[in-house]
Amino acid sequence: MTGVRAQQKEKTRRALVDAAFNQLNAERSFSSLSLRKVAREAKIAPTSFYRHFKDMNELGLTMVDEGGLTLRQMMRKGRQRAEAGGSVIRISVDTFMEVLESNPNVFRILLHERSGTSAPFRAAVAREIEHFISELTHYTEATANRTPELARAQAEALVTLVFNAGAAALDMKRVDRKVLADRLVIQLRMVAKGSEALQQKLDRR
Amino acid sequence: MTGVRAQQKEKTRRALVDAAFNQLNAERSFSSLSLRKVAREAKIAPTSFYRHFKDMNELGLTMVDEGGLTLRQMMRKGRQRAEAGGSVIRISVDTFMEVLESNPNVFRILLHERSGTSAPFRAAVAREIEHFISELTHYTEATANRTPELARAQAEALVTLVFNAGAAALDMKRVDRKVLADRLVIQLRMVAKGSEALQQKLDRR
DNA sequence: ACTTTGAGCGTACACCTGTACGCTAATTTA
DNA sequence: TAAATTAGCGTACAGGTGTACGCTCAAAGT
Repeated sequence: MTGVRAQQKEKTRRALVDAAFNQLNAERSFSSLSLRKVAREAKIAPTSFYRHFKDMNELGLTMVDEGGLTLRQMMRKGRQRAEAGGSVIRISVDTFMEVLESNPNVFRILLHERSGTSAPFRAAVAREIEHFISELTHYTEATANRTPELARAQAEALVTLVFNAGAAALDMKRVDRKVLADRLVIQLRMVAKGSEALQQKLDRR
Repeated sequence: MTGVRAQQKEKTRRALVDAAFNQLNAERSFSSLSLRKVAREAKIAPTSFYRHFKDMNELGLTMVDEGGLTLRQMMRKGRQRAEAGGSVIRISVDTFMEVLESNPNVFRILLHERSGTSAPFRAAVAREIEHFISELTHYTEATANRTPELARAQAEALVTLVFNAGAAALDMKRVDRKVLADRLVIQLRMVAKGSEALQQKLDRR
């Protein structure tokens, strides 16, 4: 009972989402796409678009959701690798850069719409990134027993630095990306070390 | 020999730039402006626009330049205040937030186009922010004798955190902005402390 | 077998965009 | 004073946009 019809519909819907992702690059953000262009790339008539999405916004939010999925998969991958031992920071950065490289357009929409002009988009991206932050906050509270407040500030700083580096890395050559990654590792260590120092200062009194 | 004519022309040019700035807000970025909308707001015919700018891009780059000016004024203000003594980090953050609050649209274009779709825009914004970073790098090298490499990484981290917080602060109420500023101060201290720790580790061997 | 549903299409429309072209009228230059 | 320059305007056009409307025809439901 798959439904030949439902199956075909899903296929077209995917074609639309893929078409939209494929049109993203350094010079073309989501907001520069048009319903007609997306429909053209997906090889359907412009008006057929409405059979799948209410408007372009709905398509965009779907894409952000898929971005969230990628993010969560990335977290899982990082966690697994970290279990094997080694520098958590290094492993995390390497994993991030790998996933970024193989899903550039997913990150393009996340990184761009994070500070975009549509409030719903910003909210959606913020929601996805919040997973990251809260997971990291918990991890830090547990393994390095920080004040909740300090753990949160630390986690936010780490995530800010990582995503900012990600945005910069998106349109770099591999060599430059490596330099960037190394510098990012140093910056993350700064935050970790500094947070530790602040915590100790709190504990001492 | 002011030139009645040149004077009037400059006035109209300003009207165009101001019109563009005034149309920016949380929901409207520079790229969502059109030549016609700007001309309308400035009360000139669309085609007269070309008497002042080759196209919208040229207008935009002018706006970014003005943003750079604001940034440099801010630096001067911060330096002056810091001379009077007190926490450099706190003073810097407060100054930043003040200037942000009184020039929201200047920051809007800087913060948005920093990760926008136009390469020339990104380059222009990067150039302006680079002033910031290099000034900070020098300052840190001098007052806290860091490795040039470490000083640079530290300065970049600080600037990243500040501008990221700025973007978030833009559309917040005053109360929330205060919370954000306090957290930012903590994060900056983390970086400063952590950088110091890393430097000491280097010196010890 | 007969009816209902719905994905996809084609046509059509109103609206907005950038910009080419030629004119006017006031300032500047000679 | 006469000639040249030019900021600003109005008209006009081609091209892109979202979307309303009604049709088809194959699949699903009865």
